[in-house]
Order: sequence, then structure tokens, then C-alpha cells
Amino acid sequence: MVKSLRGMNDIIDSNKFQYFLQTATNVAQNYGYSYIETPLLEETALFKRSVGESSDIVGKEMYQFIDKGGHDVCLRPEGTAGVVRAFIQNKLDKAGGKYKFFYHGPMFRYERPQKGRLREFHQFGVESFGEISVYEDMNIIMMVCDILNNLNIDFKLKINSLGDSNCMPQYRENLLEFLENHLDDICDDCVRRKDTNPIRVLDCKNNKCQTLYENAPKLLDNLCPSCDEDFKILQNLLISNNINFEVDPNLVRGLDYYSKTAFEFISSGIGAQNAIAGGGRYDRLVEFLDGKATPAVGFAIGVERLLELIELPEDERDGWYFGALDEQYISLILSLSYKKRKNQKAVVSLKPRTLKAHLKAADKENARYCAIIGENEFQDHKIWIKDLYQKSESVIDFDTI
RNA sequence: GUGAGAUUAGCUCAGUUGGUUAGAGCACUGGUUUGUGGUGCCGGGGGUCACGGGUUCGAGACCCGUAUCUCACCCCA
Repeated sequence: MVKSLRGMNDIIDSNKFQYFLQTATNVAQNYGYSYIETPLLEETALFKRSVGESSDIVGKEMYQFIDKGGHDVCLRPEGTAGVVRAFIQNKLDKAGGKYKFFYHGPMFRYERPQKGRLREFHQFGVESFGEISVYEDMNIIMMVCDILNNLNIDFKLKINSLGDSNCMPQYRENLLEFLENHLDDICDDCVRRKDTNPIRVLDCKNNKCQTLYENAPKLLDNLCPSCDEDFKILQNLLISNNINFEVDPNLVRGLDYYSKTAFEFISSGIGAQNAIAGGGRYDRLVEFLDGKATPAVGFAIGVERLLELIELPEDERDGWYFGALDEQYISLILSLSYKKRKNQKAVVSLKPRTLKAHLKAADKENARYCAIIGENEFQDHKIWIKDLYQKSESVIDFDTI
């Protein structure tokens, strides 16, 4: 038997998926965002330049291949790069103004699958272009809060500031110097990180490293005045809007393009993969991908991780079930259901059964009304209807259905 | 990529030191003296015991390999 590839699942029971998508789409539209769809396949160079070759995503997790035309392409491992490319390619950077997009769809990373981590997974994300103000960072965070609250999901918000091109390079130097001086005391992973992505040592899980890093230079102590002020404004905004948060000076993002505000939404109860949404500001990325310098900020939600946490509201009895006690009335109920379906849900049993069997089936369908025609009803030009919720019965002329 | 544990019916799981025809609950399906569901009773279908080798008179069980799932690491949403 041919099976689906490892870490790639069918979505057979799509109720939660649809429920999430509707909720998130609603919120995004309430914030004035419009839908954008970009290709799943892009030139490999796009991700190398945006996400960064130092990241594991690009370094070892991309579905990359040479297509029949000899182009080096790969399945998108994340959503931002494609949206930024589309923004530049359609010359929206030159047009000026503000652009706000939301997107959703599959992403691909060649990882070892676990719960909340798949090779083909789904993200819902937004990207806001042209707003340099930290108030937009706040808008974006409020949007995630709205989505999670509407879905009744408990979360913790962690924020940090990564600094910008004024203060980050200097901080990086300071940190590198610190690491060089403690090479013998840090774990093997951190030695490796020092060369690939030194900022990442900050969220190392090794206790010995963490104790050591308490004395390391701190991101937040090295912010330039502009970054520092924005970060304070953001915290005040969160407080005045009653959004609980925690400043996590060790919060770093895995993708290279982030600067200034970085945030992560965490949930307990889904195991080690506890980040359900993440995002931040990426003011340099548009320019870096050959566009006109445009500030931008966005987030992405990991859909599968969120689905683990969603409790679907209970379905109420709804719609009609049509059944016949004898073969000869089936064409009649087929017509009646066709009529009823113009404005309501209606299912038809295509085979004659006993009344009891029909009631059982109607109940299983979670129908509100069970409508049955038997010999008695047919002779009187009537249909028997039971309201399965009210438990009341009635008999009406079937032309009035 | 590293380490660990799993895999028996559609689902959740039993299955004794290796020994007849591999079981249960749920789900599905049919019937239930006369036309009343969710909540009675009786029946029925459904398993290449993940796949491939090996040990043995005999393997669902023991050994090896592969695949997949799960957990942790790494990484990240």
C-alpha cells in the first residue's frame, strides 16, 4: 500500500481546522488585513537570503531540488519570505503607503516529526508593511490575542527587543567576546552556535550555560535609545490594555531577519513544542531582498499546534432528515429534501427502513427534524415530522415542506 | 541528525513461561410481537497480529533489519 510521506498528514476531520481558519480570518479582516496567496515553490535563493543560511531551516531542513529547467527551487519553509518577495515584485514598495496582508497554507520542513511538529504543517500569518511605529507591533500582538481569546485558548506572551542595526552588531560583538572567553565552560551546542548564530546561545536549555549567561552581556542593556524607548512604549501599551506578558531577555527568533520587537505566544499542555505563535519586526528585510527600504512587522501561528488546544463548541441539532418506510416513497422525499435544502441542511435516507431505524439515523446525523413518509401519510398527502429536540410531533401536507 | 519507547479489528486496548479456530469495549450493520431516537434485548460483518528475514516441531509473543508513530534533544510555528 502506498502511504503518505513521513510527517505529512491528511486532514480528514477538518472541523477544527475550518473553525480555526474562520476565526483567524475574521480577526485579520477586522484589523483591515486582506488575503494574499503566494506560491508554495520559490527559488531557493529567496529563503537563503531572508531566513538566513545560518538557520537550521535553510541549512538542513528545506525540500530543495533542481527542477526540469535547471532552477534551484524549494518548497517554502515559512511564509514571510514569499509575501515580501510578492510585495517587492508587485512594486508596492515603490508605490508607497501601508499594506497589510494575511495568509495561510502549508509549509515544509524536513524535520524529525513529533506532536506539534510535522514535515508539512500549516501556518496562519500576517505581514504589515510601511508602519514603522511600535504601535503597529502592538496591533499585531493584539491580533494574536484576539484570535487566541476567540478560540478560548490560554496562553503566555513573552516579549523581547532584539535591537536594530545601530545596537545589535555591537551587542553581537560583545557576546562573541564573552563566549570566546568562556569556551571551556559552554556546552557543545553553544560552541557550535557561537559560529552559526551566536544570539541563539541565550535560549540554551543547558543549566550550566544558563548560569554562566547570567553574567553575559544582556540584549536589553545594550539597546540604543530608539530601540529602548520603543520597547518601553510597547510594555506600557500592553499594560494599559490588560495584556499579561513577560519580558524574556533570552527570547530570540530563529530566523535572521528579525529586529527590534520579538514576541512568542506559549501554551502549556502541548509538550516540548510549546510555541504556538511567534513574530516580530523585520525592518531591513524588504531592502535586503532588493526592495525599497520599508519597515515591516508580522507574526505566524502554527496551526497544528493550535488545533491540539482547540475545543470545538458542541454542535446543536440542525436541519432535516428525510426517510421513507417503503421504497416507493423515496423519490418523493428526494424531491422534498431538494426543496428544503434551498435554505436549510437536509439529508435523505436512500433506502426504506423502519421508523425506529430512521429515528436512530436522524439522531446520529444530529438533525433537528426527522420527516418520514409511510403508507398512512402518503394516502393523506401528508408527511410525519418529529422535532428531535422538542420531542414533539406533527403531521403536515407535504406540499407545504 | 542523536537517544529512548511503541506498533494486535475503524478506535481504545487485553492476549499467561512460545502451544487448538487471536479476544473485549466502543464504532459499524441487521433484527427486535403492532410506526417512536439519543437510553432495552439478540445477532452479524470486520484482523496477512506494521513489513521483511531468522530461531523453533510450533511465533502475535523470542532475535535481527526496515517503516511508521510517540517522547526527549537539536531546531522551530
